[in-house]
Amino acid sequence: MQIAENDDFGSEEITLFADLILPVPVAQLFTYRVPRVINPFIKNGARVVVPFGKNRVVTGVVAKIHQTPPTKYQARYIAELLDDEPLVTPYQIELFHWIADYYLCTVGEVLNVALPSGLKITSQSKIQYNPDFEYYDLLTEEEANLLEEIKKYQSLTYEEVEKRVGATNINHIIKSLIGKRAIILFEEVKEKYKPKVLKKVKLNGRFETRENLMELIAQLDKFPKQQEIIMSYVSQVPIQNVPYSNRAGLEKSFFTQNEAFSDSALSTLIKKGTLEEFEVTVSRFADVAPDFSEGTNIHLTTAQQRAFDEIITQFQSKDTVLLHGVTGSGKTEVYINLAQQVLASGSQVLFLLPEIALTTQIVVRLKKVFGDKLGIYHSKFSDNERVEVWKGVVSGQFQLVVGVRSAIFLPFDSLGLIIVDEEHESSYKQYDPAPRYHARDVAIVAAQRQQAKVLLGSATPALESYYQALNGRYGFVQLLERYGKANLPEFVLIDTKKERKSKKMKFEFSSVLINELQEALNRNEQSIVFQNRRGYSSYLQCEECGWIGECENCAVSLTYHQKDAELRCHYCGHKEKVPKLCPGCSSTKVRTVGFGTEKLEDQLKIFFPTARIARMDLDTTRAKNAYKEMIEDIEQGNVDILVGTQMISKGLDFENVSTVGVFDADRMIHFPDLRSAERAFQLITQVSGRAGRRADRKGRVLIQTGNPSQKILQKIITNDYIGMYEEEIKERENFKYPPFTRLIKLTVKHFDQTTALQSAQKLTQLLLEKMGEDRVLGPQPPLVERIRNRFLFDILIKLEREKVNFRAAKAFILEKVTDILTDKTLKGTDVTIDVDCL
DNA sequence: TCCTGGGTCCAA
DNA sequence: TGGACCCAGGAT
Repeated sequence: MQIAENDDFGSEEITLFADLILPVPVAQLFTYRVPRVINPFIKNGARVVVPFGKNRVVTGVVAKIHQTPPTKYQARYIAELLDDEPLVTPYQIELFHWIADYYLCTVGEVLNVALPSGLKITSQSKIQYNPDFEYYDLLTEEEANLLEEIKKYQSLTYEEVEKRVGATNINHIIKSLIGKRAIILFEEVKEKYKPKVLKKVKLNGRFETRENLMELIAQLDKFPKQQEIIMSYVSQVPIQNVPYSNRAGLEKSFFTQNEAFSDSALSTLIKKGTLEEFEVTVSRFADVAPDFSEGTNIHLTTAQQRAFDEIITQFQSKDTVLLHGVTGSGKTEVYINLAQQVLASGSQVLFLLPEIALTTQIVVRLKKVFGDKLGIYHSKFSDNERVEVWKGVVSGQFQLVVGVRSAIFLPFDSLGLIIVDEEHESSYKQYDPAPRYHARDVAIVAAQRQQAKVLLGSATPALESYYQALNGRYGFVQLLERYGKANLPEFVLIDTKKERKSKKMKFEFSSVLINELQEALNRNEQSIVFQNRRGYSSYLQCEECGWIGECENCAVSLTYHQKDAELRCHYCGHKEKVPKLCPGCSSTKVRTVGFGTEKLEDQLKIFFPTARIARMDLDTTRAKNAYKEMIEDIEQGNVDILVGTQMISKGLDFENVSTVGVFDADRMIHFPDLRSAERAFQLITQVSGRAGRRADRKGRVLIQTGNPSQKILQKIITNDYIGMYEEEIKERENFKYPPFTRLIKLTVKHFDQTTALQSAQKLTQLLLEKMGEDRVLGPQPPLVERIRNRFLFDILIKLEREKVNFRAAKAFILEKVTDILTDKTLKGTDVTIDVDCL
């Protein structure tokens, strides 16, 4: 830290205070006094270390610096400043506050999801020997013994102390040692981020001249192993022709990982100084090199160009534009051109995608165009990788970031454009830990604050977005022509009831579908089979007594996974072995009911024994690169039939896929949820979009259903988005659902069912007093009424957009929820608040 | 009498 | 959230 002389801050005299965000779930900032020596250096967004409570030390982020001393208490001093440059930008602090405020959570919680854990401000207590301690006479024998143990280690947690010493009940000794200042309690605050370093070796500079090098080699005649190493170094590094190349050296692993070289000879050379060892910091993303061979200017078709121009025009009067483009219309090219234009103007671009692993193909294309400027932010990335993207955005290395919903929290300072692709996707909404935010909505707010524009793109927009586009709040651009004149696929509805009657069904497959798959195989084309349920079958049931395998923690049936002969709960992850006999009546007639991807895969292997069949779902893609490898396999034509869950519905682009089979459409349509029809439309349209992406042949989509005359299916097969929209929006209006209202869902949880219900009822009562029966619905048990042993009750609050003051209503709700949480007769009750829960 | 577990409160 | 502090009840 350099001390500025003559800075005009006038720092020496002023007393500053800092309001800090601390990692505690308390909805307030904490004011600390800034020591004068760091006055010139402290900045909003920097991390600091502060004492908190009696014996604790925590890290926090500076949210505000001011000169107003607190009146009700004495501010304590900040202990240490961790960052010279702010880690969090002022823009981010504002955005975090907005999110906390809007979604009813604490800023600390927002910070928790926003920061990669390598930068996070955690607080895990550790104890450490106090090196300044000298009053040994004050210690009891017990204390002295324990202190000796603790001295041996750098630092220990409470549990570690117990383990090392092999005794329990030592907390009181630790406590008294702390009291006597023999040991100190501290929170781990050091940065966990480790840059990736590469160990390299280079030849001592002396040998860069030809004569010296020859002489060295001659000298090593007596040490053939060492000579061999030098010779291969010279052959790898063209030191004689390009002397400069020696500076870059050669990776040490080149020698250590090749058995032909002797490790001891290498270390001797290093010890003698003939070779010098050094380390370089490398980016974890260095392996994907930019490829300009295709040129950066992607040529747009006439239709794409028109959409592009319209978007630019609309941006002049609107901050948000919705691009409605059918599947395969080439929205990506439009995005890329827009991004290039924004980047050229010097602004940053954020490109949001749902679950990025699912769209590696897009990432590869972006990487080709944008090269090193592109940062990738993804949930499967390690923490260090995320910290690198974070720092890359701060340093300006990444002008463009493609990422999942949490990428919205990155420290941009001059955003020009946010693209939200597949904006209708539900994975943009975070459900479980707070903040329960929607990345698309946060993107719109974030853009406003940076004077940036937002482009929402989808083949099947969310009803809310389409509504805003029609009523003029958003700009609206359509791209209704497939890229390269490819046709939209042809749809066939297969009546499974009829087929079953005439005994044409083979297991879950209709004869029509089997024939089409066979024909596709004959033509050497690829097929996709879609079933939005993983595992082997839905559940196990006993034919004799009706027993069904259920989770012991949640109110759901267990899914049968044949591969591991296991029953698994898809809610809490509970696993158990498949029982040999029915646990209810010891009968052997336990059968599987329903079907998932695993079962379809098995059946396909029976129908088409020679076909190459692959399955893509959560179970087969857990490993970091499994997804990527599978995609490459399909691209190279090593797969004939791909079975998968919704994972295969998004953004994949395989030219050779001609046939798509859709199973269980009825379950999607009749799922008891307000959005089921909209979701079914979106999902089936998205999957069908995988078919027939070539101009020279038409794809076929076969949908198996028990009732082909359902309205929504007709809309799907005629690709009638607008028809679907009109139907659904009418319902929304009738029943007062978004976009005509805003919904807030309160979930009341308790281990005891009666108390859960009591709490929920009491909360409902409190809310009804002011809000009225039209606005408060419930309490009712949700679809899955018990999760991880806790009973749930939902209360749904509907607020009209015009009539209700949203802020005031939320404040009221928060107040009543707090009443319940602090009610002593309802101990153990937990309530979560989900704003805009749909 | 000491120890432990549970509950409550509070942090600047 | 974590920890300090207090109280009650069990082990010693």
